[in-house]
Amino acid sequence: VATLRDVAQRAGVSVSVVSAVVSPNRYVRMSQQTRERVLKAIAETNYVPNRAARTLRMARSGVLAVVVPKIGNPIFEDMLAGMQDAAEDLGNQILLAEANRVRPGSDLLSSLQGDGHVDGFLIRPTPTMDATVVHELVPRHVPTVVLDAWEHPEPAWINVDDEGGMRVATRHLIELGHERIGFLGAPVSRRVQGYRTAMDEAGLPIQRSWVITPGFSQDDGMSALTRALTAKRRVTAVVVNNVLTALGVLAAAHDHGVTIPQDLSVVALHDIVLADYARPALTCVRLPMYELGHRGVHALAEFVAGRRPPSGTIAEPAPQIVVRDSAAAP
Amino acid sequence: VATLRDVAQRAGVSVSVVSAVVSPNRYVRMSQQTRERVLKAIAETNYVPNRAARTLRMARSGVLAVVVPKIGNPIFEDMLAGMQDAAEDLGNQILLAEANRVRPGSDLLSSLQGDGHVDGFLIRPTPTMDATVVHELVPRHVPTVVLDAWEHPEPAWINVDDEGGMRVATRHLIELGHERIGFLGAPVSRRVQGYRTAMDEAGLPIQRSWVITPGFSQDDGMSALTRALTAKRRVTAVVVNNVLTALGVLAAAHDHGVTIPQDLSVVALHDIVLADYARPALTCVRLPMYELGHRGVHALAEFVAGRRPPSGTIAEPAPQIVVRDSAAAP
DNA sequence: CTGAAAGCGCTTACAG
DNA sequence: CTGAAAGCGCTTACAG
Repeated sequence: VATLRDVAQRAGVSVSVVSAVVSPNRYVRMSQQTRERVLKAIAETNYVPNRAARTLRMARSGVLAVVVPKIGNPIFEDMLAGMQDAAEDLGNQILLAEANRVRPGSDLLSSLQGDGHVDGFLIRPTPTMDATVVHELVPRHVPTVVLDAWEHPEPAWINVDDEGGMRVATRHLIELGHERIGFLGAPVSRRVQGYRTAMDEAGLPIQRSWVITPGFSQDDGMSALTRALTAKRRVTAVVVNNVLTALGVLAAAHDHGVTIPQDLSVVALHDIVLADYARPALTCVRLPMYELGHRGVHALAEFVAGRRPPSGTIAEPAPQIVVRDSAAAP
Repeated sequence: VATLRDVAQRAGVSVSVVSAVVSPNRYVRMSQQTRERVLKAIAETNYVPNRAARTLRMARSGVLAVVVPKIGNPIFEDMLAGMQDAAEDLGNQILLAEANRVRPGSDLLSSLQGDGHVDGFLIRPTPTMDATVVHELVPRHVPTVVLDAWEHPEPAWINVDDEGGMRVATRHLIELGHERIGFLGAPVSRRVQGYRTAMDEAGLPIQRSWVITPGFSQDDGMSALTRALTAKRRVTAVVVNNVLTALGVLAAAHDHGVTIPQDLSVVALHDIVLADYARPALTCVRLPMYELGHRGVHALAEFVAGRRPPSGTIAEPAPQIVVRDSAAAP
């Protein structure tokens, strides 16, 4: 493979000139003629800068580690797309890892951050992970941005407005005429809060038994539904924390002879393609996940560059209801 | 950060000794005492080898690029897990990329393979991609292994037995008593062949109109179903190329008042969690996708090491029917 | 404006 | 068994 030296020789210039030509963020004055000669030599030799050498010299790799709970989770699809697009714009690359492979003390974690292979971490935590991995990273001054986390005494964080999302979901049901509305899903406090706020605003009381909190998986949706339907004051609608749980709810409803939306209206948080293929198709609240990923990468890049990125919740676009068939008037 | 030199000084030995201790695949004789001193110094200094330096020196990065059509596609979930596990065993790392971001001439592709950032490529092609990207890689002698490809004049390939899978799917329906069985989905030749073989073996004729080939997405499943049900000699069952298409079929059936499995039995290729949450739950054929990913990484590692990995179709475990509720006796 | 040289942190013959 | 030294391919002061 061709090296800088080869190109320089061929172009009849010194390596510094070639380096200046191929380094994106370096402005060096040189004659137009010289630059063209170099460009020509680069094309002829098929030269590509050796990244390892550059990384070694500059102590920066251009690789950003992204840690998510589960790579295949459709909820992250848009977020990952936003990250990829942003990384591409910035000339960075994304190294994708699953949280369960990034345990404290794991090879991946220590090797990644210890050896300069990645410049920083973009972490979408899981409940089991933020307390461990994130807190291991922070004191070591590894640039880290936490996404959509439940708590954030962290260096930098960017959130999606899931409180607002739940509020929108609940309000949609209220506008449809529902009064006994339940909350189904993991009790992420911001999300429960959004539900409560919407109920309060409408002057609707909440029964204790209406807040049903199984977990995040689809299995949980199944068993949770039974409880919702046998509560003292039976709910006529539920907002579901997570669209995957909602898929489980649909299956459970089918198995128990509960017809949606006639017997029970359902609105889920997060909009994914699959919601459209469920029957009934799921009414969802769309959160700006693409923007979350996009802004996350930009924030991390700021951090890596030595600046202090602003933390915050994404206001634009606001959570938006996507009306399909799983919610109707009571 | 501590360097090899720091550790050597602290342990009172030369850098070569420390290097020998931290290099996994190098056996050097040294006194037990020396080794322990080095280990102690490593622990005290929190030393981690600098990967960029090692990569530069050894001209090998330990990073394997994996290219898939869509990262979020649940069909690849097991495959990616197999890759991660294998990579972890081998001390390699996976750089995951989507096919549509690895266009010919793209930064990603050329930079990845030109600059030694990755040691090789593991590609699960899409119909639009194998003809371009793969053929760009091969002549450049970049170690490349192609997974589950439809055609493979490639350097090394590993397939899953999808022909056998479709045969198993079709046979299941035949054993249930079906005689008019259709094929629904993209006309991947090996898969159509599996269907034909099973029908032939049972002495069942195939009508031309029974082989319905829309495409890979769920949308296509929708429109395809209509055709299947209005064919001259109406089918009583279909094998579906792809479980995602089958999800579309389920939705379409629901919308058209077709009851599954009473009016139409469905068996899909590939088993994913979602199949269990559909209603009716989808009967599927499970293919060894985990093994595909696992063997793929091992083959690529062989290639990188200068050996010639054997190509072939994975025989163990064989495609296996996972019986759920979408297929019944006619 | 251009060139010669140091040095990033490793691995690996090679000499002792 | 252990140490001194070259060199992987870059970037970047520094001198001309």
